[in-house]
Amino acid sequence: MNTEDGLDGLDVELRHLRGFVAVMEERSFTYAAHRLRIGQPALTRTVRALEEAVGARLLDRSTRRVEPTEAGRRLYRDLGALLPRLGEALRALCAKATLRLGFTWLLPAACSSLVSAFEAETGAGVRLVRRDSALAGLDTGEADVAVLRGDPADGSLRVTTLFHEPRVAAVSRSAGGAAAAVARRRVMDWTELAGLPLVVNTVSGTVRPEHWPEGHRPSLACTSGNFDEWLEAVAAGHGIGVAPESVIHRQPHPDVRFVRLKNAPPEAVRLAVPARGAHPLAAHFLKLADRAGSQRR
Amino acid sequence: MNTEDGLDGLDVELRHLRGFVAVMEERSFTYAAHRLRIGQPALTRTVRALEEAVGARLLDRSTRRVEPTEAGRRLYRDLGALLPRLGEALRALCAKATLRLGFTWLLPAACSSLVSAFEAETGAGVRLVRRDSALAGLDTGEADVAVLRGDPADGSLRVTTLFHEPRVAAVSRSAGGAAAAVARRRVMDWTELAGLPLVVNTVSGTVRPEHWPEGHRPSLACTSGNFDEWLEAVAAGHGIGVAPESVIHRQPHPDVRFVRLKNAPPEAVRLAVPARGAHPLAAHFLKLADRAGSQRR
DNA sequence: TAAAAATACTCCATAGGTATTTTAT
DNA sequence: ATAAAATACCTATGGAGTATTTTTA
Repeated sequence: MNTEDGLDGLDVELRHLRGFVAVMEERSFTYAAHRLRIGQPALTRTVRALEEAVGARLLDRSTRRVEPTEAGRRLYRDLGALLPRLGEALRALCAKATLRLGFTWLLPAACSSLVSAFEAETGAGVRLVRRDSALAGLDTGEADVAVLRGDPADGSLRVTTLFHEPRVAAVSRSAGGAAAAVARRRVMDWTELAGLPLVVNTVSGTVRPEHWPEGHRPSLACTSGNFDEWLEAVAAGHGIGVAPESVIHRQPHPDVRFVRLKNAPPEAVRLAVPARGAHPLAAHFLKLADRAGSQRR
Repeated sequence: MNTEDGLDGLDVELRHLRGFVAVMEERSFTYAAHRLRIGQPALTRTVRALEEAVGARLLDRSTRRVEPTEAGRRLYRDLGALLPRLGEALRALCAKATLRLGFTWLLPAACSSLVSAFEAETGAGVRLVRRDSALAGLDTGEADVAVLRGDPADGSLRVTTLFHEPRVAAVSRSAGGAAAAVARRRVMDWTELAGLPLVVNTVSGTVRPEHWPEGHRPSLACTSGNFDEWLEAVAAGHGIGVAPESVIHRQPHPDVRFVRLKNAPPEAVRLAVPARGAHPLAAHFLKLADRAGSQRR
């Protein structure tokens, strides 16, 4: 068990080395400080701290010129080989850093700008993964962050709410029976769905008969396991669907009409990350989302 | 002009890397923290900060086991090659770090313990250099710190006082004339030297006729350029000398008697370093001396 | 005298400590 | 049930900023 890495007692940090290197290359504390985006006094102190830690003068300086001592030249030479390699090792990790953003359907439009802002800020990449499961792959480890609709009701998640979205009903244009009447409406009330046949997406859907008050519920027409099945079931006239309104523009279907729903409880759209063991960039992503969200308000 | 060392945007410091390496090797945050002499929570945060900076999870951890991810293994492998070399480069400087302690004569006994304490604390070496000049080689760059007696009166020095030492008169046992009377005394008053012939060390000495009040001064018998000349001049009976009392034990001479001097102004013994461009360890040396000094009181 | 490094001070960010909670076996 | 990692909260060190002084070519 290697218990020594050779730099134990030394109060040296990369900031010291980077400061020293900058002065060596600029031959000036003022310019080097500028390059490092710190003040000249701070850099003076940093270099002095390095010299004290190392016990040797590295730079001979007057107000007119800065010149390396022999020790300074040696150190610079050594660092010239080491720091770039250290940078490579770290950047290699950054480069392949990828955050997988899970979703089930209807990835909100706001996400694209969020994703590009995140990529710009961190240099990491974002991969969008659709998984037809309640947690959009978060639980299986296929996603690091997930866009979830409705209430996850899973304690092992850290969640932030993006926004709430109104709901619409979806009906087949060629529907028969009670549904046929719905297909002719432009707007209807949430309560009017009572007794009508409902197509339920049991995996990634957010609406079930239980969401209506006892005795005034739609009936369960049929179930589906993902968004596409759900849409086709509605189109085929197996029943009425309920979905967030963005479906109108994102997933139009020639056989399906959408009807605005008044008084429908809005659907929450949330970002979730595992409460534990999350991807290191996940927290960053949530924070960014929160900032963007609060700016809107 | 190399303006990139490859680790610019990264908020990574050696403390992060050292923390990560420790956990990799101990396979435990608790033990690794112990090894680093910090608390476990601090280490947890340090590793997480590294993961966030780098954008990748490095260690998969549960309460029972800590295991590196693929990225963690790669980073550890890379660091295994780099950190030791970095340590070497820095230690190479420390190893040859040497502080030159200048003195003119009668290096105080307290200095030996000070020197060894300093060497133990810093790992640097101390070389003692005697130079027969007023600043004991400080001015010529032959010494980094100097033990000075009396008042340097040189504004370009940073000075700390070690202690004050009583003075004694030195007389040849075979002196003739007025001096012969002195040679028989065990103690005499500072003022009694008025009119007597004085041997003056003009380079590193601290006593001259001017130190007595006008009209009550010793006469200038002869001058010398260093301690040994001064002592031999006294031994030869060329005149009376005045010196700090430690000369009695440190430099006895068969032909010289020492006579205690009452009411003599004590001689200051000081450490001095150049006010500017001092050796990086010099400040440390002075601080140590001050601490040792204040403990005595 | 002008340009640059070195001080003096002030402030705040953050590394680290202690106490506690959570979690996995 | 237990041991270990994670969180919460607090404190204090020291890194950095602004203003000023000192120095040398």
